[in-house]
Amino acid sequence: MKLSTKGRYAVTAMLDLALHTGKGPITLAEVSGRQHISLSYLEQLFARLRKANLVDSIRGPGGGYELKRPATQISIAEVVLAVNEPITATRCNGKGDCQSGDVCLSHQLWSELSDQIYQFLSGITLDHVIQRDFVQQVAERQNVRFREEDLIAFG
Amino acid sequence: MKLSTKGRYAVTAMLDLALHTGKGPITLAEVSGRQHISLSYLEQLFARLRKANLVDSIRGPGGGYELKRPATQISIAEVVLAVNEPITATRCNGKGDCQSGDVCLSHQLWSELSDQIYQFLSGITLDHVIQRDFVQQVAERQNVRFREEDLIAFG
DNA sequence: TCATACCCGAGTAATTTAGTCAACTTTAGA
DNA sequence: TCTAAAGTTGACTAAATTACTCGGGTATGA
Repeated sequence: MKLSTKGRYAVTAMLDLALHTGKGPITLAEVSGRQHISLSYLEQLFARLRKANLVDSIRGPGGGYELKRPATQISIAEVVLAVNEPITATRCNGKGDCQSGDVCLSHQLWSELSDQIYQFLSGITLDHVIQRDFVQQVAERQNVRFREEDLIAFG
Repeated sequence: MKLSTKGRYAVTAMLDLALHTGKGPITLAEVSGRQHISLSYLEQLFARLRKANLVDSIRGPGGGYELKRPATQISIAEVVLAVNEPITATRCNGKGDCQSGDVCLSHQLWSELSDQIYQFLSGITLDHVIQRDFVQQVAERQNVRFREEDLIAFG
C-alpha cells in the first residue's frame, strides 16, 4: 500500500465528486477550481479512475464525470490503488535467492503489515469520510473481523 | 500520513533490529547485508531514527545500533514519521484565501482521514508485527472487528 | 457547426528516493 | 598507544516519481 500526495489528490477529487452528486456530471474544470489541482493533472488522474471503473465520463457540452457507483460503495483503498502503479516487488521476491531466513521474514512481515493497511482503507468508503463519523462507523457499523489465516501476502 | 518505499525501508530495518535484540549492538553492515539496503542509505535513515529517539547508537568497534525502547513500545507510525518530511500543508492552509467552503471541506475531510490512518498505525508496534498475530491484537486493542467476506485480494 | 468537455500522448521541471564518496570522530582491543 | 571498527556528517548524483504544460485530437448538445 502506498500513500502519497498523488493518492491524496485522487481521494480529494473523488470526495469533491461525491459531495456534488445529483446535480449531473461535474467537469474537471470545476474540480480543478475548487480543489486547486491543475486541470491536466486531473485529466491524468481521471483517466486512471475511469479505467478502474470508479467514474463514468460524459463527453460533449454539459458533460463531465460522475461516480460509477454510489459513494457508499467506493473505498479509499480502491481510489488510491487506481492512481498508483503497483508497488515494485521486494527484490528477493520470485527469485529463489534469499532463503537465508532473515530477509524473507522481514519482507513477509512488511507484506502482512501492508495488507493490514490495505484492509483498513478498504473499510472506509467515500461516504464514510463525507459523513465524518467514519471513526465510529468503521469500528462498529461495519463490524468486520479479521482472522489471521485469511492474511494473504502480497508484494 | 505518507507511506512510501522509504518508510518501508525504515520499518524493515527496525524490524531487523527488533528481531536481533539481546545480542548487543547491530551494525548497519549487518542490516544492509540481511535486508539488501545500501549501507549509506541506511546511515541516512538511521540518522533520522536516532534524532527521533527510536534507536541508540554505540560508536567504535563492537558498536552499532539498538532499539531505544522495547519493540512493544515503538509504533509503525513513529518509524514512518521519523524518516519522512512532514507532509506539505494543503495549499489553502493557514492562508485565509479559501473560505469558499468546498475547498476547505475536502481538505478537512482528507485531514481527518489521514489522522485515522495515523491512529491505525500508531496502534501497531514492532512487536505486534514480529509476533504476527497483530491482527488480533490490533483488533482487540482498537476494538475494531472485521468480517471475513470483506477481504478482497488485490495486486 | 461550434463551443464544450473529455481524450491522449509527448515533453518537462521539481521533488523525492536511493545511493556514492570522502573525510571525520569515537572507542575497543591488540 | 596505535589501529581498525564503527558511527557521523555533508556534498554530490542518478533514477524515479510527482505535478504540470502543451498541443492536438474526438464526441456531442445546442
